[in-house]
This record gives sequence, structure tokens and C-alpha cells, in this order.
Amino acid sequence: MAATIRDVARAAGVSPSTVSRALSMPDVVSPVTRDRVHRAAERLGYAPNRAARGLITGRTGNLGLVVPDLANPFFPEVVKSVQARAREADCAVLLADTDEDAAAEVSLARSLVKQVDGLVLCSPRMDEEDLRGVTGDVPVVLLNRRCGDLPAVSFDNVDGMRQAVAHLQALGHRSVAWVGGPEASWSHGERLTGLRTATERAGLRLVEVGAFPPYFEGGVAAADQVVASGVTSVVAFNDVMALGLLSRLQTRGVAVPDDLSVVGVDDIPLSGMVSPSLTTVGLAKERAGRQAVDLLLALLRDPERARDARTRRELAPQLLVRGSTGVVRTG
Amino acid sequence: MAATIRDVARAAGVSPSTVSRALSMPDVVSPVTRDRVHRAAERLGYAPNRAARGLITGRTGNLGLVVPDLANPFFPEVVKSVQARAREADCAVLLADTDEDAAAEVSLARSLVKQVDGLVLCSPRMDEEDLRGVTGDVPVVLLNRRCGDLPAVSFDNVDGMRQAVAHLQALGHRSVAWVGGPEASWSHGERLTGLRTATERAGLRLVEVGAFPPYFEGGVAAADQVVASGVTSVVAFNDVMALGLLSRLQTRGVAVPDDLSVVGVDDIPLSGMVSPSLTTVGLAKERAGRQAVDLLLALLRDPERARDARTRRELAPQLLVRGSTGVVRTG
DNA sequence: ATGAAAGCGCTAACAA
DNA sequence: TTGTTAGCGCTTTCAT
Repeated sequence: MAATIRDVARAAGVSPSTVSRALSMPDVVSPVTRDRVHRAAERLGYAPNRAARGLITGRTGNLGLVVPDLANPFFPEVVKSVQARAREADCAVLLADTDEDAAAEVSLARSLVKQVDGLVLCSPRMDEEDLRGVTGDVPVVLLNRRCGDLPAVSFDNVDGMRQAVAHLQALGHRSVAWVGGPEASWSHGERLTGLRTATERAGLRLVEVGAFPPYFEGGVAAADQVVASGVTSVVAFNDVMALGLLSRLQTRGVAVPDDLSVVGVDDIPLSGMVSPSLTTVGLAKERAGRQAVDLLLALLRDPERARDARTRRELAPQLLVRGSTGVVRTG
Repeated sequence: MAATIRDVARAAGVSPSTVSRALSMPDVVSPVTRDRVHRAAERLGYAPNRAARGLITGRTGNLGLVVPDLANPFFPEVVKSVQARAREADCAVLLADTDEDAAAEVSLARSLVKQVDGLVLCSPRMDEEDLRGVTGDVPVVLLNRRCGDLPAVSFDNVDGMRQAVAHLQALGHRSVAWVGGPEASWSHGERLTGLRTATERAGLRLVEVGAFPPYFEGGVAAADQVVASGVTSVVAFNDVMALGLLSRLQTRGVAVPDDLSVVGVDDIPLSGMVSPSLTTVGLAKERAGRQAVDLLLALLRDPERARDARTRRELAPQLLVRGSTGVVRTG
């Protein structure tokens, strides 16, 4: 059995409460006893039982993280950084994958609520009502989504699309296709809005294709419609779909970027590894994950801050120009 | 505040222990009171406090999962299936990513031990001594590694290599290069052993190149040595490295599979998405994750089984022949 | 500065 | 079948 606080107390010749204080409020006990306690604790390999502590403090020391689909390369990077930052703060991470199922998302979040101090909901698919329902019970930070004044770390999708269009325009393109993903997704709406605005301003023709599932197969399925539309460039909802596009285009004998320029969103690691490599709107996933945890920890310290404007952070995307975009073929 | 067992007891007009029984040992209470308790619990939205329960039962209802690097596409699939299976068993999953650092792995595993009923260590990099140290405190299942008679779910890497060599030999290849990954890795040793045996039996020339880091860049770095060795085929430690190879080979103007056939291991999703698609030794990651959890749950029920032979399971790999391998060029 | 005592929410003996 | 009691390991009043 693991050593308890009473074992340490006995070994150090003090009371359990003194041990507790020596460990969690070191400046309240005399230096002498503090040292004695620390030594005894170390010798016994004592580590406090978090469950017992949580029972009385109401804090578990755990954070919950909910993601739609770990198989999408966007999410592992987020999870990785959330986990890393949480660990720095001595918090464990409870992970839940919802398989893109909004209902499962709600129930998973609900069940996590009881075991964590706070929740990071990454790209949640649930509707606003459910979102606010979950938010009532425990501090929640949204990642890659906005919902009113709820604490959130998001990306400026509109600006990302602006960058993409500026790039395509500079290459001489006069038309763009949009390959849509899940229409219920917040980021999907933002990206489409951004693309509409940017193309209109730039005087480009926009063709909207989709919705398609946000997977490789979705991109494959969209490719022929894109080709048929006669555009010279295409922006996909995300990189995974863009890779599907690339694949099908190659099968069809459509050269990228000579016949068609392709842009994705996310900057998943893979997008730099394929050939031609994929031009993409890069999102700072790692930074976002860390900031989400930071926000959550701040909220834990000071719950009143929840409505503070500083609890909403928006990260700037950065266009990464790679092989899949090129100047439009003339003649 | 959330409802406690006493609130339910009061509402149902029974004692707290009856509530406890009605909920966790339904057949021990009379149908009438059971219904009354259930209704009261439902009405109050009662959910037991797992920490409090754990304090007395010694069970947390949590599983720990430690992985080396979520950025390697091999692992998200494992994590996903572990999480899914754990949830079916009403267990939450505490996830830790060690960033390929053996020391971090030990300390993360140690710190998780106190908060979980059992641990799944996926592809652990720590040495055997540390492994056994962790194992002492809590049931542990190894995934993608063997260590003596410790409970484990692993892949038959030797047979995987046999399949790969048989395939290459059938295509007319007489020589193979091995692009090595992390030499401390268990699966690396197994694969190399299997490859040596298989090539010797088949009378193929084997050239060993590496060690390289198990990333895309590692494969990129290895490519030129492979070309210089004059082989007609190459097997990489994993798919991510094989993709690096593919990339560099294309840059060099070496045609795959015409000039060189390439085989990877893992069957990461990406390997079917690139062009040419990657022939690979497929590993049933999802099945492995589920089985690891099953094993752990069985161990939790009956700790004595730990030394039982049935606690070691080996899954058969399956070669997936795709575009990156072809008949050897004659002349 | 330290100790004694109470109690967080729950379950498991033991009685009845 | 049900209730009473005790206590899991810890923190936190309240005394001293």
C-alpha cells in the first residue's frame, strides 16, 4: 500500500494536519518541522491521494479534452499541446473522442464534467444550446469555435481565406471553387463567409461545391465537380479533403498546379510530405492548445473572469505557399 | 451543487446505503424500493461521485494510456480504439504523450499510477527494469512491445517481414535495404531480426542502413544511402519513414516502383493517400487497442491471471500491396 | 505554530 | 431486505 499522510505524520513525529500544511502551505509551518516533514515524506515515497484531496477541496486536478476525431491529423497536434501544457500545470488530461457525433459529444462532455476541474471542447459539433448546457456546470474553453461570449481560442478563418484569395489572385486566377465540408461546423461557416467576401472584393468567380464529409474520400468525391466547373483554382475546407482532391485529380490526369491550383486549410504535417506539396492556410494548433489550457487555468483561479473580453482569443492564420498552387496557365 | 447520495436517500425515504445498493447491486434490494430509489435519483439528476467511491473501493474507474508521440499517425488510431473500448466499459482515459522521451515516460507512468486502475503502455521506450518497476504498482498491459511474461498485445513483426520479403522475392528482387529506426525500440529489433532471417532463407542480399529518427525526415535522410547501395528494393522501419524515402527519391529522380520498390510498416492512413501509394505491412491497430483494454479489464477482475499465458496476445500483420512495389526491372 | 476533531461522498461490515 | 456505523485519505476550522 502507498504511504498516507498519517504514515508521514508518525514518521516525522507531528500531526497529520501539520504534514498537510507543510506540503501545501509551506510558509505557515516552522522551517524546522517543515524540513522534517519533507524528509519523512520523501523517505516514504509519499504522494498525496488526489481523490481524497478532491473530495474536500472540490478540485480533481484533471482537465477534460473532447475532440471530434483523432484520426483527422489536425487533432493529434492539438491534443499533444494541450496535454503538454496541462502537465506543466500538474494536471492530468482525460481524453474523449466523439467520432464526429454531436450527440456522443454532449454525453461525453457531460460525463467528464464530474471528474474534471475544467473542459476544453475542441471543434465541438454540438449546437449552441447544448454547449451552454455543458458550460453551466464547469469552466469550459472552446477551441476552434466561437459561441457568444464563452471563453474561446479560435482562428481568424475570415482572414485566412482573405490570404488564400490574395495569393490566388496574384497568380492570375479569376475563378475559385470551394469544396465544402460539414455545414454544421462553425469553422466551415466562417471559411465560406470569408471566401465569399474575399472573392467578391477581388472580383473572382466563386463556385461552391459540396457538402462533402471532411475526410480524404470527401475530397476524392468532390474533384470531378470541381473540374467540371471550369475553375482554375480550388480551396478545400481542410487539408485532408485537399489531399483527396489531389489524388483524384492525378487519376483524372489533371495536372496540379499547371491545370488547377489547390489550397487546403490546417497545415497538417502530411501536407508538406506529399508531391506536389500542398499550399495551405496554416493554423497554429500547438499555440491554440496551450492557450486554451492557459485560459482554463485562469478561469479556475478566478471564475468571475468568464465574461471578460480577454477570455476570447483569436489566432492569426498564415498562408503557407507550396507546390500545389502556381500561376494560371495562359492560352 | 450536485445531488449526493443522501439527497436521494431523503427523497426516496430510505437510507443512503439502500440507495448505494439499489444503484450498484440492484438485485439485492426489493423491486419496490429499487424503483423508488431509481426514480428519485433520476429526478434529482444524481450521479455518484467517482472520487468518493474510489476512496473506499480503491477503484477510480480510470485507465491510463501512455504513448510516445501522438504526431506519429500510428498512435492516434490506437488511442482512438483504446478510448472507445474503455468508454464502453464506462472507464475514462487519462492520456499522456511522452514525446519519445524514455525518462519522461517513466515519470508520467508513475504519476498516472495513482489515479488509474490500470495502465496501457503503448510502444514504451523505457528499459525493462523501469517497465517492471511500473508494473509492480498497478495492472499494466503492454501494447506493441513484449517484455518477458508481462501482459501484452503485440504484432508478429517477424512474420510481417517474412511476408514483405516473400512479396519482393516474387517480384524478382534479389536485394533489399533496411532503413533502421530507433534501435532501442522493441519492434525495431523484431523487424530487423525477421528481415535478416527472411532474406537469408530467400537468398536475398540485405543492406542495413541507419539508424535514423523514426520521422519523415529520417526517411529523407536515408534515401541517398539506399540508392548508393544499389539495391532494387527497400523496407523502412515504418510508414512515416517510407514516405520520407518516397519524397527524396522523387526529388532525386529515382522512379518508384520502376527503379526501386519501397515497403513500409504500420499502414497509417496516409499510406493509401499518396502517389504512388505505399505497400506496407499492415498492423491491426484498432484491434490491438481494444484487446489491450479487454486484457486490462480482465486483469482488474482477476489479478491472479497476470502470469497466465492468455495475457499475451500476438496479432498477425497483413501485407498490403500497393503502388510502391513492382517487378524488378530486367536489363 | 501546532494539534484535535469534523467531515467531504461514498461503500462495506455488521446488526436488526 | 434494510438501517446503522465506521472509515477510505485528506483538508480545514477551531482550539490551544
